[in-house]
Amino acid sequence: MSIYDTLNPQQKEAVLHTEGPVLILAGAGSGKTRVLTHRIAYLIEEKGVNPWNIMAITFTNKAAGEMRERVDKIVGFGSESIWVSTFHSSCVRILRRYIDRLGFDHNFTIYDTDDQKSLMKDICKRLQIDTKVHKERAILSAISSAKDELVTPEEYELNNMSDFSKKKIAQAYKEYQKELRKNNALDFDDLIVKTVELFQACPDVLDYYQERFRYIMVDEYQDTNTAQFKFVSLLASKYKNLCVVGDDDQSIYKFRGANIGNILGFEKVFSDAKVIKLEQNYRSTQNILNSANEVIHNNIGRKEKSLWTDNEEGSLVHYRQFMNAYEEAEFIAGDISRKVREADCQYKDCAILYRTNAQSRLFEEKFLMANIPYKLVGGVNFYARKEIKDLLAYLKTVDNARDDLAVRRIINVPKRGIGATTLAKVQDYASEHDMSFYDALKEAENIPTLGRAAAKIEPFVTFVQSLRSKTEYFSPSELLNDIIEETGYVMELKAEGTEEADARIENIDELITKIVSYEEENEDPTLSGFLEEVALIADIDTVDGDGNQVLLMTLHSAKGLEFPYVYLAGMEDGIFPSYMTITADDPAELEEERRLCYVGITRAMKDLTLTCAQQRMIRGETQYNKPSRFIREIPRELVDLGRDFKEQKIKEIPLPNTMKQMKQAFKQPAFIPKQFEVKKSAGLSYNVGDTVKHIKFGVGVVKNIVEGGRDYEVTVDFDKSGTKKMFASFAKLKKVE
DNA sequence: CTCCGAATAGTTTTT
DNA sequence: CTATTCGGAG
Repeated sequence: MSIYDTLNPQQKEAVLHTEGPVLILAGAGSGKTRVLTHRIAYLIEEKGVNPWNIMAITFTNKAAGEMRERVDKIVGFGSESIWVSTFHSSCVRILRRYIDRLGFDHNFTIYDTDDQKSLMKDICKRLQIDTKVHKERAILSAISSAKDELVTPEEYELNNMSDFSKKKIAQAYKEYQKELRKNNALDFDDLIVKTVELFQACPDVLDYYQERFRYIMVDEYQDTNTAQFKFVSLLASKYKNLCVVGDDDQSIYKFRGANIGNILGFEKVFSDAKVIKLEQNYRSTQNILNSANEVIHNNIGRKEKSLWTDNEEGSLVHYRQFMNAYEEAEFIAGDISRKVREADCQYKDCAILYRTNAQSRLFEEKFLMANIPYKLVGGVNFYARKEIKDLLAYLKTVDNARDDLAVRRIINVPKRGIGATTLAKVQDYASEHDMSFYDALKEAENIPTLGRAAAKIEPFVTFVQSLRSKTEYFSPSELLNDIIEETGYVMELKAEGTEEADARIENIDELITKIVSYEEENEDPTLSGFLEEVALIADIDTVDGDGNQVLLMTLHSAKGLEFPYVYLAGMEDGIFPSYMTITADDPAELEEERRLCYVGITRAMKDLTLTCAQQRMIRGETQYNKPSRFIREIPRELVDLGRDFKEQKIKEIPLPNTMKQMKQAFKQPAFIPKQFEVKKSAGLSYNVGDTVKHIKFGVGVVKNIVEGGRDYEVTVDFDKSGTKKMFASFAKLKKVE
């Protein structure tokens, strides 16, 4: 029996169909990674394809790493020469080799969002664009969208001649590209765009890579944008062995330019494409899968498919509503502790998913108090922290002499008495003589307007020059240590002695660890290489399965992952779906949110809990939200509303001290609005099937409980008065034993 | 030039 | 609520 016999018929077909274009529509949890890895193994072992000729593109470095690991396990040897990487790292690798053809240096810098913003700020000042009217962020996102669609500055301008504000953006776009080139830098989007440009401008380079990558596979294909599609189709246009895997129901990156047309129109572009659907889900219980199916069914623009599973029915989907976000977080923390204590699961089996990063704070707080180990994914990127960016800017300055942005960042860190006016004078001189900022610094004594300030610049230049001369025989980590030493960066922080400063020192230590481990993992470690790795790291990449801790992350980050126990928190209209999408007049936006919800639900293997809060602090203001409309889309019979009886059961269990304390601290909300008071204090002490007593109608049996906006609508079949519907807060029903 | 406090604007989602 | 920006004093 071969390893391919363990696959189901559709999976097997996808693995064996190696020649020509293939579109695999893989539902959530249908084993697509398994198909991809087996397909690679099959190509190598059965088809005799050289591993060197195989390319697999994933969405994150983490996914790439896992894929390689799994291929390693089933392929005896040669797996290390397969290209398994993300779009961005693939492109960087190609550009590092050939970007001189486009007039850049090989050691170009990659600009992150912060860098982009400061560059754009400069440009706006220079072009006299009022940032009150055109915000830097908005301009940058317009540019980014243009790049996603492979629209050049010139084309953008031509397309928007009549629109005044877009003409401004066109101007900024042009200038922005010019600045990037001057700084020998590329932004994220450029990595793809420039590679496509390279392929189009240099047929020999394209041909080289076409020959090299005869078999190409793309994961998470539904999230590719136009530029990425172009990149892949150029590469595949010679041998046409392109296999893409995706699920239109999991397309959640439209805001970032993902073009769903890439997946829906694949058969049109590649007319002889083989289409295979994977519809058996191996991940979730029936109840979870059915909930997901029902929710996604409300979307109109989708390829109909029916996901099914052989798995057991499993427990119901839990739904809990709370007064506020504190109680929500408290419940989840308590629920997880209980499960762990009762040995149902380990911390690492649990994940909390939410819509926005800001929601993580409360969970962190509660988890700290409850002594639950957790790992936060996302939020402020490690490499975006000030101290890290400062030190990296030093390294960038050393690495790429033309990166003005990096030089300007560090010229006065630590304080050297060089201020804005001095910088402006140097900049003027640089522009006048058409040289880089740093080159102008080197000639500081020749700049007449500077006066005394020139003396302050000199030591800085000497310092950088000495660092540069060391690159020959110093490793990156030695260089970093040197920088820390010479600038006294850590020393200064130590002197501060605050908690915050200590945290920064810790971060710097972590950076040192990272650079050392980079050197250990790579045969030929270079400064450029390290900076590149750092620039392309995603939050999720740093997550490993080693630690036994609860994972906290956004729904977006959770794509492609699975957990036995999943909590979807903040299920409220206005949070999820977000306020923006509810008020937008484009129903497609709501559909994207629904797909996000689908992604969230299908992350769960065994157990899913949905929670929401009636009031929540957002930006210092209290908001009152209705339960998410997505909740209502799950059939009632699949949901456990877990009233009284279950909640009491939870409370009976002795709580650890920390939990008691935290209960105490958050027991009393500062302010409870009147309309909720009734419901909060009363709760519902009865469930469907219970016998209750009404002050006027007498005794009856509860037939149904329906959740309304701020109250429960209860249907009771009374012995004497017949069936009545009433609101729980007014009816004052009492349970009869 | 630097430091500090006050004012102000802002939040989806990310490679 | 919080991160960033701005303005004025030293």
